[in-house]
Amino acid sequence: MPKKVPEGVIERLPTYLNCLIQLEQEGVVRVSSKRIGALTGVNPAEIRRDLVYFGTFGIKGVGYEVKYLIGKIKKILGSDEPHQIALVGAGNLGSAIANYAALGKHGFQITAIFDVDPAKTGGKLGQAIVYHVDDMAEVLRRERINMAILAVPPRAAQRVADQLVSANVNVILNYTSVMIRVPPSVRLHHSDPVNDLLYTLYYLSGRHPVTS
Amino acid sequence: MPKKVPEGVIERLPTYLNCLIQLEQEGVVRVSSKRIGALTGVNPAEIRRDLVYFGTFGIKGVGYEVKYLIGKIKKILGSDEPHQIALVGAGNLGSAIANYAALGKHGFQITAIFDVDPAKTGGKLGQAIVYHVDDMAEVLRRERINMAILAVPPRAAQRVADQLVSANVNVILNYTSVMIRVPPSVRLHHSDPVNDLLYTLYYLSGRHPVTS
DNA sequence: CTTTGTGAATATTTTCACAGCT
DNA sequence: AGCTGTGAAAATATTCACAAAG
Repeated sequence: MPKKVPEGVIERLPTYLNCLIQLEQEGVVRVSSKRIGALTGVNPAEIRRDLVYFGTFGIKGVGYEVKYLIGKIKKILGSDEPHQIALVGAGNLGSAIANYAALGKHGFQITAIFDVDPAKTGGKLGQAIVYHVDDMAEVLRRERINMAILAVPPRAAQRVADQLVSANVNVILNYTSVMIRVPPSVRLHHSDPVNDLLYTLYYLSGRHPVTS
Repeated sequence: MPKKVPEGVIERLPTYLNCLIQLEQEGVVRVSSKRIGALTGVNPAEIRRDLVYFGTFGIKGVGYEVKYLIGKIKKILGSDEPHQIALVGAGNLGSAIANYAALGKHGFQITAIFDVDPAKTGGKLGQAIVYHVDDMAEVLRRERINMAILAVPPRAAQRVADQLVSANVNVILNYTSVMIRVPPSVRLHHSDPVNDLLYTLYYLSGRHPVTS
């Protein structure tokens, strides 16, 4: 049996993948953990240890074949095969996501888009048809989609999430500003620029523990 | 001598803050670590330990005053006072960010927006004037802005980042799909839906161990 | 020489479990 | 009763340091 893989490892794999893809585009054929470390800010020993959870992909004294390692990491993550995603919300944020080329490069295809505004439905946005939200359950089932990106106004977030869950969606990326509740069986990721800003803010000025 | 605050703690504080603000809006006055834990998925003991790095904010046997704790966390993070931010890129993503109300609620104000497209410059987007990128250095200096959100096409990302750095911006939120390089003195946060998707993907299919 | 893969050591983080306060 | 704050334990994560391989 393989040892248990720490969650931190899985969090870092997409970073390595990104880095490797960029190196590949620059024509780099082989790379050392030292170089990946310099580019990603991760300790080289940690990179090697992370990779070894899944197999021995390197050559001692030489390094890693970039293309080969990309393939391996994609396989580990599951992005070696295509995945269909629904996008809910065709506003500015939704439009940005629908036209986001990097998704396609990793095998993610936005197959259906949903919005409440009748003016937006019927047409296409990026590659996908924009449906009315009322048809969501039916379309999701028909297209066998189980991943969704939520880009609706805050007030609608929880309601839409509930609808997604009851349509058997089990991965939700929440791009709204509000926290939503889903059953434990559903993987939920909340992404918010505010959180990122607040986090970095702390490290800006040497503010230290408060007393009063 | 203040104990060193783990980075994970700082990462979780915005989550608590979000949760508390939502509770406040629902009219909740007092809350226990248990309840925050249920809402955020964080172990209650960990929440208490996190908070105690900065002071004792709770009442034994009772819990935490929601408003009071919100104030304390804001102070810890530095979001008790306003911060000015520049936004580079006035496309769909930029527009979504410019109109993102949650930023304002946390004291972040987008003060200047930049774009290359002359058709977009001159007017306003949200509250802020849209300038041409050529005027970036001058405007940033004049407005004393040192934080920026990058929402430009991938090809322009590194170039714009370099310009931001030389204009003394020391916090950059990278919302492009490419990794950019900045000097170590600059805090850089890369946010990418693809990474979030890849990460969750791993835990989806039965071929991988599941963390509960 | 260079660089991987890894046992061992170190450091950090999370969780338990309970004293003490309300 | 219910809950915080915390010492101690347990669990994880990171780094060192070096044998083995090209």
